[in-house]
Amino acid sequence: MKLDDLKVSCSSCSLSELCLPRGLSSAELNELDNSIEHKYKCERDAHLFRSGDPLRAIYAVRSGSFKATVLTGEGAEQVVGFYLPGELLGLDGFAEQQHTCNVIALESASVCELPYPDFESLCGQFAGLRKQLMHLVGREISSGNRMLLALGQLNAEERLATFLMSMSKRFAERGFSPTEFNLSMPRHDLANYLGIAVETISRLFARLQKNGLLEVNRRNIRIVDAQRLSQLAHERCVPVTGISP
Amino acid sequence: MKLDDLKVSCSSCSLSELCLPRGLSSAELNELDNSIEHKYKCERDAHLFRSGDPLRAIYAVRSGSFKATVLTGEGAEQVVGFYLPGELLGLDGFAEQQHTCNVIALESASVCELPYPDFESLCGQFAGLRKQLMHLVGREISSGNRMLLALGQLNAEERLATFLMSMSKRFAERGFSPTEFNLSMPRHDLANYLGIAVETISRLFARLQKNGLLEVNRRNIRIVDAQRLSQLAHERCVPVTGISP
DNA sequence: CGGCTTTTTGAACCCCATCAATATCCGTGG
DNA sequence: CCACGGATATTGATGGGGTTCAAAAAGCCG
Repeated sequence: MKLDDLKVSCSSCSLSELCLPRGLSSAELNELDNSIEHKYKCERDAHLFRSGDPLRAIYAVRSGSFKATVLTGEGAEQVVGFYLPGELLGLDGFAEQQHTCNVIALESASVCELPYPDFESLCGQFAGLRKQLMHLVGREISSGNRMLLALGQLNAEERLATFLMSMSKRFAERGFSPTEFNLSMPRHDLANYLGIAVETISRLFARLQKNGLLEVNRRNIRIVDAQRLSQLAHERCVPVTGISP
Repeated sequence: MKLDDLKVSCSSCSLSELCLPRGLSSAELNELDNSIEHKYKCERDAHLFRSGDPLRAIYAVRSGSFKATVLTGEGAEQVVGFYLPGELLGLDGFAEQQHTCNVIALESASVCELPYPDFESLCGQFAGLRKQLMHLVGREISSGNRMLLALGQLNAEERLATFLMSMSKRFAERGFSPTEFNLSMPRHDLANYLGIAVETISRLFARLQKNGLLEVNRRNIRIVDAQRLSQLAHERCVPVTGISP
């Protein structure tokens, strides 16, 4: 669904410090604003794009959340990422000018659309935009590598802890509580993403709750003992506390 | 070791169709050549860069091969990729201007070095270079996603088959035989990359050989039955044109 | 309510890791 | 050249973490 009436403005967007506009001059920002003409809204389970679709635009999540999946030849699905407001969708399409994964809304969500030709030309003009693009591209690559590390080196419990700490951090970056949040994905997608069976996820949540690290109520998560959770996740640094100075 | 005497020239490089120079005009190629002043040589087991190092340059593999690894807090190593001639190293560093993985030579190898500031400025000047960079960046992201798919959905045998088919294709792109090649990595690194124990890798090679799919002699691999290997790897059949059911 | 999806809980099994030992390769120097 | 020693690879035996199968419980919503 196209919502032309809902004009988007990067200059006044609360996500600009996470998204493409970060660090842009006001001149650059204006040009970017001129190119982002559309805002798309997706209902739950709707595809933003599919593997094989031509790369027509890149998208920034504005509200809601998405999952990205790839399929085996037999149609088995693998979730390869979750995307929150301010994060970019479609970078995988740079390889062959067509998407290689499916992006699906986990809940009602909306995105800002930046047509690829505009994007390409803006990147030629503005060093600041290039820099921020490279920043976000590097994050995509690095986070993929961290996921490979988790799948290869961590057991099921450690993977779940790592995931929760990472979500906590991402929620905090967006101004939400790092200690209590609602996951937007069903157990099924979470399990698939972490390479664990749904039943195991349930058992792990139960165990972490019994041991006093979490309080879990369906998709609502409250981190009770961030320190121990962080240890489980094999992190070195002190976890977020949720207490503001 | 810096080898200033060995002047590199993209214009005359046999890898140019795989590497950054692909699709560049001769003017662009000249500028690129001017920036790539150094060629580094790495002996086996030498680090090209380490996680945490500042992003000083990006590198293109010229000869030999590399592995990229990330480490857990405890120092456990996860191999996240192997790199062949013509492939780019260092893209992960775009995120925070410093590398997030370790890159280590698997054998005597050499790379072309493109200092990051030069790279940045060339990207501003030349649309062709930007396009090819985006192409290679997209490949990095897509190949990471394919790896997640393999780790999440395939069993040990299928993962190994997938890996071998992928290597076969990459060797073919570089003008080598797709059916017989030498792996440059020890079983240890291969096993780690695929998330499988070394012993299992050995047993799988033995089984694939017994079943007539492969001939294996240590690191030398001969693909005897590419069709069945490809089926094991769950690869989609080549799209058939002009046939409607 | 009633039919659906989502989540939880229980029990048995299996793929693959782990431990242990042997075999083979390769570089080095006598 | 060949013997030696460490790295690399193969092979065998055993066990466990997590999957799979089965079913009930809990939420959601018309």
